Amino acid sequence: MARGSKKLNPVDGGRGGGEEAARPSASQPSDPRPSESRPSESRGEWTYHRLREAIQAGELKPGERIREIEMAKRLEVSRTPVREALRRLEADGLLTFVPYRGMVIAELDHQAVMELYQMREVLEGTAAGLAARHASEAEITLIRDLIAADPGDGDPKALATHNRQFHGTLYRAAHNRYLLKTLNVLSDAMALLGMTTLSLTGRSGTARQEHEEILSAIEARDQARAEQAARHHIREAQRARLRLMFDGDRADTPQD
Amino acid sequence: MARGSKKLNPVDGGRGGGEEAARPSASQPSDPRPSESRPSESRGEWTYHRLREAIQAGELKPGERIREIEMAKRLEVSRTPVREALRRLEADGLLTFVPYRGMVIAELDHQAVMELYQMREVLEGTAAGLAARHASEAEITLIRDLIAADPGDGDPKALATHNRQFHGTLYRAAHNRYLLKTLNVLSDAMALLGMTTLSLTGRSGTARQEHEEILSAIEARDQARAEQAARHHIREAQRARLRLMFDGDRADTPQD
DNA sequence: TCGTCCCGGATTGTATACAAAGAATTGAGA
DNA sequence: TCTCAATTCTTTGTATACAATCCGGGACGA
Repeated sequence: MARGSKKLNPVDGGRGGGEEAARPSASQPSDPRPSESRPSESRGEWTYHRLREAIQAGELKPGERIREIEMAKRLEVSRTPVREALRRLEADGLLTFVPYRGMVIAELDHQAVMELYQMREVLEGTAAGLAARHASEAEITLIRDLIAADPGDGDPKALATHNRQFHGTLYRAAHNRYLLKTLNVLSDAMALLGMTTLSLTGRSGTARQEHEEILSAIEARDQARAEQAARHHIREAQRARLRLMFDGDRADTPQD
Repeated sequence: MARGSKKLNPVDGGRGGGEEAARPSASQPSDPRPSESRPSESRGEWTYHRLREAIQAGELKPGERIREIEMAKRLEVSRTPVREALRRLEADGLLTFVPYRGMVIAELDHQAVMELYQMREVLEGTAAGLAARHASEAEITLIRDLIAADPGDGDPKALATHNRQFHGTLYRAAHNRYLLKTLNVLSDAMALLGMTTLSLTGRSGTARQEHEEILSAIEARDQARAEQAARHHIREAQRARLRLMFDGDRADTPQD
C-alpha cells in the first residue's frame, strides 16, 4: 500500500521532507522492524533502501550470495518485499542473478571497471556542461558551499559522503532526469569497488582543486570548459583507481 | 523457477522471436512439461517481455492504467509474476507508479522528450565514437549489410524494426555494457512516443544517408567524425519529432 | 443546495504454502 | 580410495489468502 511517490529520480530530490502526516503505527499487529524513521514507506521500499545502504557501506561484499529467506529473516519481513528489493537492485546492476543459485552481489571485472569509468567520464562531463547552461544561481551557490565544506583529509567516511553530495548536486543541476538517473546508477556501481579512491590515495586535496575548477567553469557559464574539467576529474579518479587496483593485486591476493 | 540467465543487457536485440511463442504453460499441477525449445523462461520473465512488447507495439498507450489482477488474468499467470514484470518496467521508466492507483504507462511531457533526445544525442554519439575505435570488422560488416538491407519507404513496421536493428548493432559495437544498457532503456522510452519519426515524416531517405555517414566514419576509424555524425543524426530525428509534436498538437487535440 | 460522513468496492501490499529443480551429500560398489 | 548414482537439501518460482487503504457514491444534516 502506502508507497511513497516515485518518479524518475529514485535517489532523493530533496522533497520538503514533511510528507503526509503518515499514520504513526504501522499496520501489522506487531510491527517487527525497529521503529525506524519511515512509517509511510512500504516494506519493499524499505528493504530496497536497506540493502542498498548495506552494499554502499560495504557490509555486503561483491561475490557474496544473498538468500531471500535469510534476508527476510534478518530484516524481519517476508520474502515478498525482499524479492521486490532484490529485483530492483538487479535492475540497478548491483546484483547479478545466477540461475539456480539466486542473487549475488555483482562483481566488476577489470573490463567492467574500465567501461564504468568511460561512461562516467562522458556523463559527468555532460552533466557539468549542462549545469553550466542550466544551473540556477541557488544551485551554483549550493555547489560552492559544498566545496567550502570539504572535510579534508580526515574521516574517510565523511570524505565519501561529502564527495557523493558534491557529485549528486552537480547531477541535479544539469536538469535532465535521464542523465540524473543514469549517473546515480553508475555511482552506485562504483560503490562495489569499495572505498572511494579519495581516502585511499591521498587524492582529496587534488580532487578539491578539480572540483573548484568545475565550479569555476559553471560559474562562468562556460559549458565546454565545465565539461572538460569534469572529464579531467573523472580521468584522474580512474588513474587513481587503477593504481589502487594494481597495488591491490599484489597485496590482497595472498590474503585469504 | 528456471530463469534464463540475465546479464547486464536485458534488452539486446535477440527478439527476432515470433509473436506469441506460447507461454511456458508448463508446470501446472498436472503438466508433464512439454519439452519446449527453451529452458522455458520463468513466467515473470515471460510476462515482462510480453508487456514490453505490448508497449512497444502501442497496444498499451501512455496514460493507460495497468491492473495487476486484470493483467494476470489476461496473461494467464498469477499476480506474482505480473508484479515482478511491472516493477522491472517501472525501473526501465516505461511505467509510473501512482500511489493508490497502481501502475500507469508512462507519459512523457515535452520536457521529458527534450531531455530524452539530449541524452540520446550524447550517448549515441559516444557509441558511434567508441564503435569507430573498438568495432570488429565483423561488426562493421554487419552494420554495412544492415544499411544495405534498408526497406525504404514501405511498411512502417519494417522500417521501425530495421531502424532498431541498425541502432542496436551500433550500440553493441561500442563494447560498453553500461552504455548499451542505457541506450536500450532510452530507446524503449522513445517507443512511448509512438511510431518512429521515420515513417511519419518521410525522413527515411535522409536517415539512410545519415546512417551511411556514421558507417563511413566508423570504417575510417575516425572517432570524432563518427561521434559528430551520430549526434547530427539524433538532432535531425529530434527536429522531426518536434515538428510532429506541434502538428499533433493541432491535429490530435480535438480528437477524443 | 451544499457539505460532511460513512460504507462498499476496488486495488495494491504482505505473508505464506506449495511445487520444482539444481546442488550437495552420502552410500555402495569396483 | 575413487567413482557414480540415488536421495535429500536448499533455494527460488508461483499461486493465493488476507490485510490495509483509498476512492466513489449516496444518505443525511445544515
